[in-house]
Amino acid sequence: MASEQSDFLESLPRVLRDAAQSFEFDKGAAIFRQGDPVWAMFVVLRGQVRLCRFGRDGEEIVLRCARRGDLFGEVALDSACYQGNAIVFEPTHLQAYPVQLFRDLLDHDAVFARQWRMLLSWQLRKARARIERLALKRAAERVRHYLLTEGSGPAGELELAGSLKEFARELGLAHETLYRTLREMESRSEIERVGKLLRLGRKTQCL
Amino acid sequence: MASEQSDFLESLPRVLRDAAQSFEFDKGAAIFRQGDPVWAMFVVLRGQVRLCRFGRDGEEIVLRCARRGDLFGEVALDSACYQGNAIVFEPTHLQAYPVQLFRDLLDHDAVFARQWRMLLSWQLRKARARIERLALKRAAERVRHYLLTEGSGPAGELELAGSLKEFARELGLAHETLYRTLREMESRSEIERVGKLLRLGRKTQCL
DNA sequence: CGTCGCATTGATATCGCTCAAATCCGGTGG
DNA sequence: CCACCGGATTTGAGCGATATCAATGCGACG
Repeated sequence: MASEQSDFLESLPRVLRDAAQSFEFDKGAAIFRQGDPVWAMFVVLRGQVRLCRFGRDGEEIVLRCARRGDLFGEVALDSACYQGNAIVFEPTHLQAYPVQLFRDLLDHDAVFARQWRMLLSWQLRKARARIERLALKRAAERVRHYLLTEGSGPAGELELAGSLKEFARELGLAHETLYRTLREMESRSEIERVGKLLRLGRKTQCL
Repeated sequence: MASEQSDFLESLPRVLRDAAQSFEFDKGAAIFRQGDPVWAMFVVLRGQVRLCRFGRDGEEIVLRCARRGDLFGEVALDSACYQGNAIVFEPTHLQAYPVQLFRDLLDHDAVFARQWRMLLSWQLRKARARIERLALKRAAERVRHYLLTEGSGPAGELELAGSLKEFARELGLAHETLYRTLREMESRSEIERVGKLLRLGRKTQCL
């Protein structure tokens, strides 16, 4: 997916690769739940996993959506228990890396430790960008912000990874609102849409 | 402030403490701006610094508010440039730690590196909790979530650090809305207010 | 072919934002 | 000591953007 993350995963030490266990999960399965003891970090090879919490009324609050190439469970590295739920959203193949091995490596392998650090910084930046986005009040502003921060190139080009419904959740909007907003933005030439490709129009302004 | 952070700051290696420079800033000063080359990490000794970005219309989007005991600039450790603006909100005394020294230490001091890692994880968890909060639609839900995640004890007790106006910004609400919401929650016995102290009422439910 | 989930559109309700104004409070200077 | 000022706090009124509910079409898949 993103460069920092794939760089990290491609250069995993051999000892970690060798210790990885492979798993298959069906839709709806819980890889871990809030409060479960931490035993592994995971990398998605195929499928989709939602890191989420559940509100009082049982509504799902998606904190993150891990797809092919994504690592998850990383915030729990130095914790005893997982802080959220990992729910399989479509049939998923993933690899589990024992957490103890991770901890040992981090204490003894300086290069690996450095890469891990950069990964965390990168995720922190992404999380803060999302906070910044959710603080915007208008739906169109959120879309524009997303394209500018997550899109590639000066025109903020972006190939949507999933459905518009998922995109709406990422933006903190009702999916109906996103449909309407995209339509209006397109009619105002603020964006262009070609299938799953989104791009900013001529008005590519700062921030 | 929070335990993980103060733990970290109290156990800073001597070589870092010795290299720290002290600064005083007046309200409105920019400690660094988006795009400035990274030269230091900062710790607030007194005052308040807002980590923010500016929207198209010049409106301030507060990403974080650093007060006494808080570290900031940390996400830029492995970057060439700062990612946002650090604006002094009230007269501030702070200490600057040269970034190169930080980087050297992280590569050679395993204990320090471990503490740094835990600090980043902790901040990542906090950032994601805030995302979760901003994804809630109702103002009262955001307040409740804040008390449950940031407050202490099972009753979610919380001493507000700043003004209600600042609290409103943290929650992504207009301050008027927050005033009204708090009043209604109090009248419904969902919370109790004693000056700057907030506490959940009897209905202390999960999440 | 039937079902399921996504995409889309319409109608309506609602919550939070905006604008406006009054009060309070702490600090500051005369 | 008092007048004044800026900022926080509060409350009111009205509006508007988004959520919600509802219905339909469409494509994938078994």
